[in-house]
Amino acid sequence: MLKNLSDTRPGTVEAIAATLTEAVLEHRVLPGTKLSEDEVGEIFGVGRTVVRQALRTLAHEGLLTIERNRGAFVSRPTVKQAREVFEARALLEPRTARAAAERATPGDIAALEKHIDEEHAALSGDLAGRALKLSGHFHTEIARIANQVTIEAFIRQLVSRSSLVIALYWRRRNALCESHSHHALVDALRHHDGAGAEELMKGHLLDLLSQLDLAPQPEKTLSLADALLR
Amino acid sequence: MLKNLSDTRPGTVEAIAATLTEAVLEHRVLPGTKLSEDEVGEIFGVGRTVVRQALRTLAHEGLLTIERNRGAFVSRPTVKQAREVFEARALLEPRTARAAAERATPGDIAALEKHIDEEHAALSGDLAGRALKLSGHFHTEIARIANQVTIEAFIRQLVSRSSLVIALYWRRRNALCESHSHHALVDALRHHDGAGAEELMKGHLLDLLSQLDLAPQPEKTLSLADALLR
DNA sequence: AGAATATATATTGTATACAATCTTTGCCTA
DNA sequence: TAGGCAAAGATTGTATACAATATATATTCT
Repeated sequence: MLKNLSDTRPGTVEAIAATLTEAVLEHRVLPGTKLSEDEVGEIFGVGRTVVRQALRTLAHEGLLTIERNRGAFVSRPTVKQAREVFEARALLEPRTARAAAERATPGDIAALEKHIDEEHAALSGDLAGRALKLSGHFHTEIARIANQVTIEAFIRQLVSRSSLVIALYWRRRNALCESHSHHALVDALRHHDGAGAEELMKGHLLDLLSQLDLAPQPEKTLSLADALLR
Repeated sequence: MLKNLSDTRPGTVEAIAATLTEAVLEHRVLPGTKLSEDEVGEIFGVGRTVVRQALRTLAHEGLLTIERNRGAFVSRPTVKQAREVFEARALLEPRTARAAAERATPGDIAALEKHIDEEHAALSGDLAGRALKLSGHFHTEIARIANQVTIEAFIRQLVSRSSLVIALYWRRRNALCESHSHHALVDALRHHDGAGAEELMKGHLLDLLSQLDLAPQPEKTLSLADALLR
């Protein structure tokens, strides 16, 4: 169904798309940033043809928005889109966590714990962006454990978009403290507690959502004048 | 988030992708078929550059599989992928139907009934492929009514892949008789019966699944010798 | 004859040239 | 000086030429 992704040699569309994705997920490139074809092509040492394909790939994931004759920009999800992302996650992830709990092997648990450790290390090293990316990877990893490739792809997309949402709507200045929820989830998986995992995931997603500032519509057309005179 | 899809002028990537998608959804092009770039380009009167982008779009939706240096083929979902499609739909669609029931306006109901009529007309006219496409459209329409653009995109993808699954694993020769389920669903929506709609959708999806022949793994590596000596 | 190899053909992968479109800048006019 | 207009510049859209790879055909050797 999906394309053969085994080809990750440098210079390929897939490799460039992956590198760009990582940069967006780690907030090294922020929403609204323009990705010019020439610029990206020069960086990776390839022509515009292959850059174009990579940009379209990211656009399809929702990370970029391509405007005809204007170029590709890192997406700026609206409040509605932000809500939808978490509503979709609420439908997919709790049940997937349950399935994962029923199938998790000791190797799976070890992998998850390694993820948490790396996340913690990144936070200690003040690499909030990297920590955020790893924290997202934790969620797709659960789908992988549940042996659901299709759902995993959807969750990957939603997690990616969540990263954009966090970049735009994160409330506090301090980093997300997700390690506690993630630890509890790993425990539930370890004990094959499907119902518990489902509930924990549900709560975890609500928790995340509650830390976003999605309440008042941030006036899409907030002109400079309005901002100054208010 | 998504790209500006308003540009559907003929000759654009979007228009070509849409036409190809329709052909696959209506089973006019069957799984396994190769879509050569030159061939498609000649048909639409465009160069390979734009065809290539369209093919990659379809590949991302799961409708095509692109093999490096070999070309694009209409995907042939495995039994596992087929199951996953319906498992994902089971997570997304029932709850979405509930939300749709709570929001449905008289206009929405009318639109759904129009869909059902067209589907019935297509069946009468022996256009099973067209009926199948319309029947899929019914499902995405419900997501639209639920006012969930993100989930709608996922469901659209899953419905598309379902069409491939049906092409490969459909059991009977007679057409799918979905109009009854769809009619019942519309009734639930009309009366804002969220719980009912959720249950009906759940049952409808199970019904569909039960009409597929996914039981024995079709031995991916079934050699000719094995087949003859068994 | 049959298998392995070599050649030829066809198809995809990539860069680039040219066209179309948008953006910016400078100029002119009221 | 503000507004509009026009030209210049920059960026994306598309086709095409050439390179790389895969497939099909022909050939040779045992």
